[in-house]
Amino acid sequence: MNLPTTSYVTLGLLAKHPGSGYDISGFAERTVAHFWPISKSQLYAELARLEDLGLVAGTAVRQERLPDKRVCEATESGLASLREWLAGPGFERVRVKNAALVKFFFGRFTTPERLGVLIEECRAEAETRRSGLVAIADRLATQPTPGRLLALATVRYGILQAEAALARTDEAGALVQRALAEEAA
Amino acid sequence: MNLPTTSYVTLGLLAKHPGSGYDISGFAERTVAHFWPISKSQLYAELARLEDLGLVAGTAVRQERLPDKRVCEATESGLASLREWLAGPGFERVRVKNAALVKFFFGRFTTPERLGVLIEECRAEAETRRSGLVAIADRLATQPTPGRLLALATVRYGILQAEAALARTDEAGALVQRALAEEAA
DNA sequence: GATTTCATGTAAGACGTTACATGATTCA
DNA sequence: TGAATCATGTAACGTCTTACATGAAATC
Repeated sequence: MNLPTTSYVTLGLLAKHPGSGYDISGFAERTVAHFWPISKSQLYAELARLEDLGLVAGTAVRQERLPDKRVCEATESGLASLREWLAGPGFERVRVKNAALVKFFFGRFTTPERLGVLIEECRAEAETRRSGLVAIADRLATQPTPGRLLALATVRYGILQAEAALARTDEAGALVQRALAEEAA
Repeated sequence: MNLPTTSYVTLGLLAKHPGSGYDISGFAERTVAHFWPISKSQLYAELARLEDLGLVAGTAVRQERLPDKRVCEATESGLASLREWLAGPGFERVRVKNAALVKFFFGRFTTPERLGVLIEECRAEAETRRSGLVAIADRLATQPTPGRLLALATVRYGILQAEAALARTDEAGALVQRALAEEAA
């Protein structure tokens, strides 16, 4: 059985916390979204597929004031698949889409002023990202839940990436100046 | 006119080098693939769409020994769209899919040994990525083509990211040890 | 009292990937 | 001389996003 990574992420989330699609979606947003974003709709699609495959068991739950919901949990078979995938060799290579770098790359088709603004925007974005992750790290540090240190590891990774991006914007600022001087000459 | 970023990448590539889908695809692979990968088929689809919109002009070219091809270039209108997009405010936020971090995050469902191997694999991958980018940077440094310094800026960005990832694997190794000790206790 | 948010989800379509096709050329 | 690569692309399918729907609760 060969499933996309998103399926295993879904199984993993369920292994930590059974719940409705809405629950899991929120949980995903607060945890794995930084390195594996999953939209709400996609999550519902995954849950349906995994249930068809017998890797997830869902039960309809009636509610009074709130819409009825379907609560899901990973089956034994689902947990086995997850473990197998985790133990499997290698991993899909990182996929990145970074529009800011695209704008840089094609920078000579715009003005120096715009590139300057872009650099400022990048810096601000990286700073926001960094401080958000630091806040999460602080929260994690005080909550002794199982697997907390591994979660912390992924957050630390994000922080280092943000800091690299931050350092990079400064370097880029200088480089843009040099580029402009060179093109002018 | 509101196009996906991939369309503007295609326009930008054409603005630098007119050519067949095959040409552009190769060019993309050697340049923007690190921060905005585009598959060959997607490129053909983009070219078709942009031509429908009048942003790209394609002309069929007969060839003797090689398959006939369609050579494309950006129209005036296409260049204007590109410039407008470049000058536009803000930028799409970075999208990342990192399966290795997923495996870390759900690490407590596998064995310490596997996590150790995973860290080693990550380290190797980051090192490969880094040295590949350094090679590109060296090549760029010797070729004084227009826009070279901006291209170099994007490569430097990738190098810093790879180095952050590299530094991170070591930190992660130690953290995994701590996690194991804690779980055992 | 009107607007936003919560708590559930669905539907449609855009985006992106993998596999296939083909004849010439180069490599082993 | 058989296999890989080049140089073109196409077809089919899977992933993912954006927009929509709905009634209750909270907020302003």
